[in-house]
Amino acid sequence: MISIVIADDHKLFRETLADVLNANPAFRVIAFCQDSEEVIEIVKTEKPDVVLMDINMHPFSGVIATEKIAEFSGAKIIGLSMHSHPAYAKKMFRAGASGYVTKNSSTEEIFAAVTTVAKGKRYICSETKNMLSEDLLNNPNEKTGIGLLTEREMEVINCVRKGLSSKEIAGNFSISLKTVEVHRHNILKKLKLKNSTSLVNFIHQSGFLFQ
Amino acid sequence: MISIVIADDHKLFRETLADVLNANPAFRVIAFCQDSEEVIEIVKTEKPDVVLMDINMHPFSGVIATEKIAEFSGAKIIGLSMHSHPAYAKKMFRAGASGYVTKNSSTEEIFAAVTTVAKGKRYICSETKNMLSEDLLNNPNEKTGIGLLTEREMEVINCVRKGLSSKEIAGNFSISLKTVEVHRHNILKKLKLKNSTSLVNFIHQSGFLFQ
DNA sequence: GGCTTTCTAAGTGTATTCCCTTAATTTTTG
DNA sequence: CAAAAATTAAGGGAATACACTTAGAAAGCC
Repeated sequence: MISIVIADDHKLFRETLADVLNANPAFRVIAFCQDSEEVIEIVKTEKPDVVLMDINMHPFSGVIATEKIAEFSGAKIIGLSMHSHPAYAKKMFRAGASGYVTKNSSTEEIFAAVTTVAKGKRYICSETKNMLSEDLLNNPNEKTGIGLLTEREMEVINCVRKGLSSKEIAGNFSISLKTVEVHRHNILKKLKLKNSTSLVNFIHQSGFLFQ
Repeated sequence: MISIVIADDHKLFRETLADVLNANPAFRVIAFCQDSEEVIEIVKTEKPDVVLMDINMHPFSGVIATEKIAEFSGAKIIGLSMHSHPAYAKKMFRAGASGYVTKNSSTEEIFAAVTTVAKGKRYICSETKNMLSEDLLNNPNEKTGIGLLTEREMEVINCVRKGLSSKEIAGNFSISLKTVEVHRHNILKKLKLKNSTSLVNFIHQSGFLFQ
């Protein structure tokens, strides 16, 4: 019997997912979490075998929560995301996750992911696998994409989406206005976008909010 | 026995929700739809009693799909959304929906919503009800918010988020550049935002994408 | 019929973004 | 240690966004 904790900010999703998992005698959902602070406490007290971790959570992302849990716990973490892009899976594995499954997967695939990581192996859902091979086939030499963004660039994006001007961002980080302008220019170039509004649109649609 | 169609772009969500609904002998999920074009065809052929309709869908929103279905079918439609803001519920009811439930509701609330609308009554989830009363208590005279946006302003927002410049938007709608600038200025004023990047961030966080 | 809202448009000025080039310093990686 | 990547910074210029004001025409409402 594999004990499971589900962390997702939408009650209906975590409840229905728990019902479906509990219907299978091999699994038992022992707790829910609705935010990223709660999940860390719950893993400490409940010591589950597997954590199903949504990436988009508050107050900090599932990636950060995964990093923190990996420090003190041996629980296997499976990243859950609305998006299939390999860059997100990469970030989750780097943070210490053992599996990655999109919300576009079937219930069977969730079952397979949970049993696989519980055995100590790693798991990637078929949708993300397909995206990986597509990326390789279409853009073998491509030097663009979310995966190429640096830490500083991500911080800048996070300020831009909140409506801060380049001058305000410069003040925030105590760097020159010109430096911020370079960062913004490089971000647009890497993501092949033409201005900041399409950038904010892109990072929301990609589902990868930093912080 | 109430027959139900589920329309949601995330397979895992619609599958788990269907399993939970089917576990209750009063309901039977007869079909799934993964996009807004499909749901219209399915309602035509399957003639369900109730449609659970996600608002965020492609290629057009659940609001548009609701309008189209209401024209030819007597099926009761329940809006499903990640967000509790009353403005979204209002749009759905205006489009012809009979119920509105957030994805933060419990499974019991979905059950109640389905049985209520099947009887010909209307239903609003408790979370949205609370938001309604909070709005009334906090901002009795407030003249801002998404509900105040006009049709044209929403069209402009949709162009802005895609990265179009004011000049390009003017060309799109065959109106003057100056008119577009006025629209953008009025949008920012109504939503109390200071620039277009925070606008794009806001409309994504609010979960109310037009089109 | 008058009132309100919406959509339209123009003027004028300032602030900000975005493009392009060059380059030094630090950090990371092989 | 050498090479590559990341972060920092500057100058100059074109395009765009944003603030604030005024105002006419059309549609809808009491």
